[in-house]
Amino acid sequence: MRRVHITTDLKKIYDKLHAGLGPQHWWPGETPFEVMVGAILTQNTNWGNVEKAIVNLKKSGLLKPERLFKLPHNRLARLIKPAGYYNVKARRLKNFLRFLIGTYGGDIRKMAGRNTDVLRGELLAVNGIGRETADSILLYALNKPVFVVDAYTKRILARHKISAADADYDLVQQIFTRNLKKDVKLFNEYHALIVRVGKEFCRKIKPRCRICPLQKQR
DNA sequence: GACCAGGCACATC
DNA sequence: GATGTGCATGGT
Repeated sequence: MRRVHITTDLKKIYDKLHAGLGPQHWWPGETPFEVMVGAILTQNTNWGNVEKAIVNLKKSGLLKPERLFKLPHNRLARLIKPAGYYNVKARRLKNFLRFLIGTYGGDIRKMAGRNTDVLRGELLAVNGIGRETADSILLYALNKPVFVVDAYTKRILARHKISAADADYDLVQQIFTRNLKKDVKLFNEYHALIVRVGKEFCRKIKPRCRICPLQKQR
């Protein structure tokens, strides 16, 4: 498929989603730091469960880099328990905090000032932060124009025959970034809409749904 | 009771 | 490089 068609298709999908569902106001989090924590906690986990964990951290007044980092593993694990994988995630949070504090003194504005590609490499070097988590942090916490890919995104492109079903993360990401304007607002909204529609329609109503903007109607 | 959710690292081949 | 597995909760 030629580039111009992909661009057109991607725009069509976006317009349809946006017209049907409206702006999603992502990421649901009050501060960039909260977004970062949420990005790690939501790995393979329902967002509702993550919210419970974040509420626990907030109520304890621990949603700050230094305080969270100082917390003993068992206490941290107990607080984030609702988010599942709590031992793994406690370790991953600590790894991230060690990086944030060690490299940027816990200063997120300082972190945001770093070159995006360099920063992405630094994040990926943290054990427990993979591509989706790194890109979520870059886009939703730091407002960098990075497209976030997830399982839904792959399914959508596959369904529209834009990419193969088993296309890997980097390829899918490139399809978006090379065919759309590198725009933070657009990337933000697009990924959020994909998640929203994936949740609400893709599984429940199948195989054909007239509301579902993901069904290619030609 | 099965299945799923906004992944990731690690072991093994 | 590809494939399989552990990690765990709470909602449907």
